[in-house]
Amino acid sequence: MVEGRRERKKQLTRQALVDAAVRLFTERGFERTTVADIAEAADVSTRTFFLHFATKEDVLLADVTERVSGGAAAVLRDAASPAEALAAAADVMITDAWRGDLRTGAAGLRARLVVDNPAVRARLLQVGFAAQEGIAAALVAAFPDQLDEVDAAALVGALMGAVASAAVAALRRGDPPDAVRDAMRRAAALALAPGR
Amino acid sequence: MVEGRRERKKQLTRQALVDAAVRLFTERGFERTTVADIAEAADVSTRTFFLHFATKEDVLLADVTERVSGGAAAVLRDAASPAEALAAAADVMITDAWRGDLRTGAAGLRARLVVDNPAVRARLLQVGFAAQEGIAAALVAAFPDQLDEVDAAALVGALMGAVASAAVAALRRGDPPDAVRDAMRRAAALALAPGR
DNA sequence: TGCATTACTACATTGACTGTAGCAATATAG
DNA sequence: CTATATTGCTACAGTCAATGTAGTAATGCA
Repeated sequence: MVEGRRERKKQLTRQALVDAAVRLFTERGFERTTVADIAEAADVSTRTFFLHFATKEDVLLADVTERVSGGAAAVLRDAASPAEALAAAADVMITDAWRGDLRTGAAGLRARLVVDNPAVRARLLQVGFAAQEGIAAALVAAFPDQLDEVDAAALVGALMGAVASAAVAALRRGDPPDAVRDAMRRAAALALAPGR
Repeated sequence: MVEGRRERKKQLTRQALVDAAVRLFTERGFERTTVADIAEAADVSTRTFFLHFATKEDVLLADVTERVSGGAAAVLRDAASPAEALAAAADVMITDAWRGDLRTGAAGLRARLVVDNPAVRARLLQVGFAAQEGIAAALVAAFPDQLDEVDAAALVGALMGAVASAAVAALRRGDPPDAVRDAMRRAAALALAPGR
């Protein structure tokens, strides 16, 4: 919190928007809540919403992006091999996936919406893919003599694809959070060193 | 072509929309072309566009979906093991990915847009994920005693994620079609039985 | 010939998102 | 402390994708 008053107020507005969105999405559902509703509930103009979030979906997903790509990139820096780097990155991502927003209840809401709202799922896939590209680039930078861009993309894509699909499948089945996390870990292991 | 006149005219309208879309997207770009423009060029009402395609992006992607999921599901029926089934499915998908629409030039346009238009890429990810879920379900149905839903999802997700990521990476690098297809095949092999 | 279906149309509406110009609080330099 | 630059926010107007509805006319079918 070394920032000035201006930045502090900005974060306050942002948080008010997230809180309002989580509350309204929970009460009425995602589709039946308009961005204007959220802005109104947060007592800011509709335009302000889009100064903080690029899309309606991002109010739920923005922090995920930051943590996932940030954490994964950090891990890549001190790994001995591509395989080790990816395993570590997977671990960080899976562990982080649930942290944060437990306070606001955003994590559960997000999980629910990703499973049964196409727009939210689509946006998550989109930001997930972007994160993949970043991780793949970092991987190439870290091991330039062992991987080219396409191989790195394939490796990261396999890992993320397996984890994401397993997570959605487990959630769709109604697994509790712990079981979902286990499923994600198993999927990561399977993608990195398949048993069959 | 056993269909009646009504169905034939319908397909004519659909094709006119696709042709107009491909032409306009090529001339002006995706964003600078409105659905109204496409409908106007195809000489139908704007509403008619959405009776044929759910979204603006789908005018480019609709047939991909049909062929990919249809072809893959067919392969799953007569395979001896999950691994074999997935390998065959990957082969069908990769081979099919380029067929069709060579006439209209839609394939090249699509590849270009998937790489550098976020909306098109997002929509392709979305329909790809839906196709994955269908394939995973078929896999579980075919080998119910060897896989549960989550394992199947992880396997299919790893395969599709690797192939998709490698394809985009190769396209982004500027690889010619043949090289892209090779990259996809290599990614599939790597996802199914990684060398490292 | 009558009836049902359906592809298409015109029209109205919603809602996400963008561009622009201005205001007022905050930061910064002299 | 004052002048100036920055910037978070607002109001307002506009674009455009997407949906709902009711009607028409061609087609399919009895």
